[in-house]
Amino acid sequence: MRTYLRVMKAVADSARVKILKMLQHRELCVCEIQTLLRISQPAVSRHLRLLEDADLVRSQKDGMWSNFRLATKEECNPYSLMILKNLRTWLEDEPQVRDVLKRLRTVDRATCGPAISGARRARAELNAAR
Amino acid sequence: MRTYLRVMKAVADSARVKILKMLQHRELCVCEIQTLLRISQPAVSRHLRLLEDADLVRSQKDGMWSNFRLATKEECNPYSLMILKNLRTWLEDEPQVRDVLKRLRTVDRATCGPAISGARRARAELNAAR
DNA sequence: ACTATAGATAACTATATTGTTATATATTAC
DNA sequence: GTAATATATAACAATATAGTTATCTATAGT
Repeated sequence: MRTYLRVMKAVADSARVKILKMLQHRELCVCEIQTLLRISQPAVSRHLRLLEDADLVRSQKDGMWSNFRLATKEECNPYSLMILKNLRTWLEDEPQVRDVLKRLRTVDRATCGPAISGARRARAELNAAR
Repeated sequence: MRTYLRVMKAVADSARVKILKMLQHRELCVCEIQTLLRISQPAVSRHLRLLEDADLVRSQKDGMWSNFRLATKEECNPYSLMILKNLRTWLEDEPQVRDVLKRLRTVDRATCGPAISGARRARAELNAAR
């Protein structure tokens, strides 16, 4: 029951479904997902942890980045397996999903946080000037 | 998305899964479910409303009673259809489910609320005495 | 060593969910 | 009509969830 509920709760959230739909197209790092969902980075991290705890996604560290991908058949539990299988066709016409998938093509980790980077750079320069 | 989330949220709760598992065996009225889950009658009513809103169950009034049953294929949406199909095999070995199903055989609407009935009767008699 | 960046975690706030009790509605039996 | 019963709804309390900001860790580049 615990596993079952973990999976169902994990997929009963629009942000997390969007993440799963995005991962159907390619691996993503946290900052890319953040850019696409327009929510804070800690929020993304928590969503990803819940998805990973439910055996819906897996992550791998690659230097500075954590890359997330859908779990393979072997990595799934019965519940996550069924969900991932069905989500391949479900919600394809959902506007919110389409929007995110469209923007997915324009995002990559190199261009993730230019606004934030700029602000931090400015702050750092200010600090350096004192 | 709204329909999808409604279904997933509906099945992401242990009380509601138990209700669905019970309904695999037979139709039930609210008071029978209340007896089996050992929660308050209003709580049962709300769970049932959420399940019905998600096209997982249907109800029919029969005099004083509301009988609930699983939705038919025709009454389902794509998400509830898949869930009901899978729940036929899922969680069969879950202790909590087994316990409820075992007690299901001993419950019927005639023997639902004897304790409550007694209390109400007593109160009514008191009121009458004044 | 210093700075910038990616990500995780902690602390907190806002909202949603689930349960309760009290009450209203509806049907049945007298 | 009155009483009893089944269910639904309203109002509220407790808990869970999802978001935020602040902070910590780790890696990469200089």
